[in-house]
This record gives sequence, C-alpha cells and structure tokens, in this order.
Amino acid sequence: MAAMRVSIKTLAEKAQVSPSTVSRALRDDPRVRPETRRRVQALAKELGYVPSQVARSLVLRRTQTLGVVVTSVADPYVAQVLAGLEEAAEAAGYTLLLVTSNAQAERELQAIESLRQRQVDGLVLISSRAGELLDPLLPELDVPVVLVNNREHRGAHVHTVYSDTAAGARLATDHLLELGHRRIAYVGGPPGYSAGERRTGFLRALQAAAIPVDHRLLLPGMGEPDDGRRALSWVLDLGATAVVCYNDLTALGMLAAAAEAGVAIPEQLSVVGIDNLPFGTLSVPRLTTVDQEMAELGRQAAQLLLAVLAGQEGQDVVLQSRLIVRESTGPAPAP
Amino acid sequence: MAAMRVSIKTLAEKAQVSPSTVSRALRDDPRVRPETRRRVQALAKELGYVPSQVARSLVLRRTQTLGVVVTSVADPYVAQVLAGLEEAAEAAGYTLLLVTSNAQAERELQAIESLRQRQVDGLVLISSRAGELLDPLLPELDVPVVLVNNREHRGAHVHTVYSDTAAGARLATDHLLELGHRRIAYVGGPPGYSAGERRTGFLRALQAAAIPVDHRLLLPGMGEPDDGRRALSWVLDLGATAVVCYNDLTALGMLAAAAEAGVAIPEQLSVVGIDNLPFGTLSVPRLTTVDQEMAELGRQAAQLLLAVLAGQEGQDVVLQSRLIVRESTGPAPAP
DNA sequence: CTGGACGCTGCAAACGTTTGCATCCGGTGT
DNA sequence: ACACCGGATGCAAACGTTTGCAGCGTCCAG
Repeated sequence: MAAMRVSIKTLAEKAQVSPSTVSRALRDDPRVRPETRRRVQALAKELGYVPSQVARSLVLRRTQTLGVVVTSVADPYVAQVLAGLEEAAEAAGYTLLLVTSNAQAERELQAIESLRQRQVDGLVLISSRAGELLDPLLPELDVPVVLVNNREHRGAHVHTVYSDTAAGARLATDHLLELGHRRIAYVGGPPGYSAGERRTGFLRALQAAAIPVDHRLLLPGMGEPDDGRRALSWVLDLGATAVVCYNDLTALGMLAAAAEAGVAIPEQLSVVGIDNLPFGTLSVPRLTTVDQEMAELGRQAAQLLLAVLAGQEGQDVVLQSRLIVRESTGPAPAP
Repeated sequence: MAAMRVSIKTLAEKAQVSPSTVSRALRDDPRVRPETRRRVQALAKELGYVPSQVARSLVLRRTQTLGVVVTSVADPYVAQVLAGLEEAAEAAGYTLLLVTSNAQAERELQAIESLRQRQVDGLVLISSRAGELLDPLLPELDVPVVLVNNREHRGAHVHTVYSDTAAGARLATDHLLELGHRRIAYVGGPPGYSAGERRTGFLRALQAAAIPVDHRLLLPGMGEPDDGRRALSWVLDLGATAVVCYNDLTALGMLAAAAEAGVAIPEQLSVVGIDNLPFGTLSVPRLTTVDQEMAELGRQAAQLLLAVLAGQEGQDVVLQSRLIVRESTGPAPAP
C-alpha cells in the first residue's frame, strides 16, 4: 500500500520543518512549540508514520531488547519462567529475543553469539547447559547476564537467580522420612546444575537421618515422564516404599505407571516431585511436590537485569522452596 | 573489558585498508584478495569484533527477525506451536521477537505496533483474540503476516495456517456416536476462532446423526481444567453418558474430578479432549483426543512466512485432524 | 536605542554497516 | 607507444534516527 516508507524526513518536508524538530516533536520535547508539535504529530498519524526502532537503536546504542536462551519452550518449567520474564520485561518496555538451544551446549553458544550481534541490552540464560564452555565466553560479553537456575558461573557482569533447590529436595526427602519411610529411591535428571543440587539435597537428608544409601536406589533419568514410568517396577523390586523424583514430570510418569500397574499410591509407594507444575493437581492422586515459583523466578531475573542496566548494584536472588503436601505421599506401610 | 567497541572502522585502520574492504573481506566477497581477506579476518578474531546486526539491518532494511505474538507462553498449546516455529525460523537464520498479549485484544494490538517499530520482517499471530479490532490494522502492515489457528481475517499480505479443528471436533463426536452414546455434552472454550469451530464441529456431528441438541448440555468454559471439573456433576445430573471438551486441559480437569468423585471413566462417562497434549498420556485413564500437531503448525507457519519473504507465492496450509483413541472413551452404558 | 535573554528551530555529525561507482595499478594485445 | 582490460581497493552516499551547538527573531529592561 504505502508507496514508500515514511520517515522523519518525509514528515519534515511535509511539515516544513527540519528533521530535528520532527524528532523532538514526536517525543514531546518541551522545546518545540506546542502548535508545531501538534501539527507534526497529526501529520505523523495521518501518514501512518512508524518510528524505526533500529535506527534509534543504532544511535542510542541500546535496543530495548533482552536476549533469552532456553533449552526448549515446550518444557513447562521453562515456559513458566519465560512467562514471568516476559511480563516483567514488557512492563519495563523491553522486548524478548528468544532462542532455543535444545539443551545442546554448542547451540547455546551459537545462540549467545547471535544475540550478541543483535545487540541485546542484556542476556538471560534459563537452565543453561553449556557448562564450562560458557566460562571463556562470559567475560567477553559486554552486556550483563543473568543466569536462571544455575550457579556454576561467576563474573563481573554475571548475576544469578535461582531456587534453593537443594533445600527443596531435602524438604521433600525429610517429609518422607517423617512419614516413616526408610527405603527411599531417587530418580535423577539430566546432567547440569539443578540435577546435581537436587540429588545432593536428597542425599544430605538421608545422611542427616543416618540412613545408609543403597546406590541401586539412585536411578538415572532425563527429567521426563518415561523415566518415572521405567523406575516404578525397579524401585518396588528393591523394596523401596517411597521415591523422590528429580521433577514433577518424572513423578507424574511414575504415578501414571502405578495406576496402570495397579500399584496403590500412596499406600504401597509414596511419590514426591519437584517444581509444582500446574499439572500436579490433575493427577490421581494429586502430586506432593516442592514449589519452585518459576514465574517469580522469571520476574526476578528480569528485574535484576533491568536494575543492572539502570546502573544499580545487582543483588543475586535466591527463592526459598516450599513443600506442598498432597495425596501422593503417605505413611510408610508397616513392615 | 573492551575499552571501546571495535567496529569495521577500527579494523580498517589496524589493517590499513578501507572500511569497504573490511566489510567485503568479512563476508568472503571474492573481490578481495585472499591474503587481505585472511589478514582482516584474523584481525577481527583477535580484536573480538562483533558485527552489528542493527547497523546492517538499517542499511539492508531487513532484520532477519520474525515477530510472534502469543496469548501466553505458559499455555502448553501455544508453547508447542512456538517450539515448532522457533525451530524452523532458526534453521533459516531468523530469530524470534516474542510478545505476550494475555489474550487481551488491546495488548495484542500494542504488541503488533511494538513489533512493527522493531522492523520485524514478518509477523506470526498465534491464536489471535483481537477479533475485528485486527481488521483495520492488517492492511496497514507492510510485512507479511501469518495467522496460526485463526481464519477470521483476509488480506493481501495475510496468510493462514490452521488445523481443521471443526473436523476434529466432529471426529471426536462421531467416535462417541459410534460407541452408542446419544446424550453427549460439550464444554466450550474462550471466545474466539477455535472455540467457535470446535463447537460447530460438535453440533454438526449431532445433526448428522439426527440427535436433537439439549442446550443445557452446551456448557461454557475458558479452556481450563477447572471448567472440566465444574462440568462433571452438571453433565452427570443431566444424564449425559459422554462429553467432548473444547481442549485437553478441560478434559483432564474433568478426569481428575471424576477420579476424586469416584466416577468410573469410561464406564460411567466417556470423555474426549482436543489437542493431544503430551499430558494426555499421563492421566488415568489416558485421554482420548484429537491430534492438532501444534509443533507442525508452528513449523508450517514459519515456512510459509519465509516463503513469502523469499518472494514466493504463499499457500495457506490446513492440517488434518486425527483421532487418537485411548482409554477415556468406551461404549455407552446400557440404558 | 542597545544589549541581552529567551523561545524556537535548524545544521551537521554521529551511530556501524553496505554497495555502486570510481580509481589505480600492472599487464596484455596490437 | 597506446588503448584497454581486469583485479584489487577506496570513496561516498545511504539507511533513519538523536543531539550538541549555533542561529534567529522577538521582547523587555535599562
């Protein structure tokens, strides 16, 4: 439709003023006469003028844009964090540039490079899996970085926002211990920060209760429902009466498998997850879990980044985990 | 760290060549002597040169960026579409600019405006809820638009990618009819394109089977689990033996409520959803549903947009729905 | 009548690229 | 010796803004 792009210059000609004046008029600079301002603004509306954020970015040297790299948006944990992040960023006039890494370190680095070239004002890495590959890169970055759910890295411009998930796992385990369970299994998650934390939280709880760990009860997993499914018969065979899962997804998979196999939850087996996904209330029985406040995590990440961008001192933030007892856990069966 | 940003000019000085040559050397233009090219590239690496995509965008007048507006990333349907979209866009060298509308028409328009100013090369609207407010805006846009899961709008630059969800709802209903059900309820979704389609699909199936509709069995909802929960006792009271839900979320809510209330599924009530969320396999019983291939929808949307951007003719795409029978549906109980 | 002050506007440079065209150089064909 | 050619490089404009500084009236005080 529009034959040619209408720029500030176009407006300038039509309004018989200089580009500078147009620029100022559009942004309500008090230095331009009210009448001129109105005239220019009216003209802008009439001609359908759309300011070019990219030209503006070039001269101002900031883009009002935050780069976010995630493992996968299809992961409900990530999606929740992202939602909180977007909300807070949007409220401050920032827009998100989203890139997916599929949990591959190599792609994560590429993503960062791409965002860098796009001159994002700040960077958020959610559940980064790049590990040590990240270290040489971080100091190079000329923008502040916030790591969500990962404390493996330090640096001048790098900040951290995370749930105290080790404590969370401990909470979950202590809950089972209080219920009288003594043989408790753990189904793990994908290599990386949080799986490590959660696992040590679990182990510490056992240790504090002076319960020797049976390493056969420490199962590997990728944080997916099938991991929980597979684990069910394994843990029953070994006589476990309870299991803490790396995350809700794993736990939900186990609940589903239990239902299909006719295993009574929690009478025969107590199951607890971590994350508090919305779906945890839809399972039968409803899932006992540990809240990780993903949306809040995202919001805090955005606010931290924005604070740093505004020149303030950035304080790392840690969110406390909170146990949510529902019906998937119960007293240990009498021996 | 870097005291000053290193630009093409910086490289030019250090390498004793003109900026033009540097620019060409960096992009492997055959017109620059191989040796010069190597020298420049080495220097670039050494000084940690990062090309400015924004400067490039300004002169090339495209940003290699696609704008996406969604209702909420926390919605698993949206998240799946987004995942497919990102994958395909990324593969073609495009990055996504993501904005959330919270299903509010006003905010959706603002989002579009914001993306426009950011000079996105194309726009994707997922499950737009802006309705008629969108119509005056669409022709104004100077970039191609792809609507996902919404056929309410037409225009020169607007294309559409959708599941034939009316057919899907009909499939679901026909399935119940074949199982002998005659009193079938429907729990609806939020105002907008797809809820309308799905509802008419449902109604058409009844009509084709010459079953009079009892309008008390047409329940309102917002596509959330609680809608399904609430609907359970209502539909049982009215003697329904089956219910099709606007989406899986609603259906899963109903299954959970049924389990809690001791209502046997599918013996007392058959429940079918639409979407085929991953969670549909974790419920007890597993949910019968209609696949909507969200990720594929996203991929197709990206490809369509990219094709149009490449100057090709853009063909709207429609994905066929496919019934997935699991255990939440069964024969109608004998009267 | 003069000297400012003040209110409004314009000039021009800058942000970091890309690219059409000109330039320069050594070599080649006649 | 001349014109010409081709390869390598440089010049300068352009993309669409913002902004420090200068300019220009007009009005008022002295």
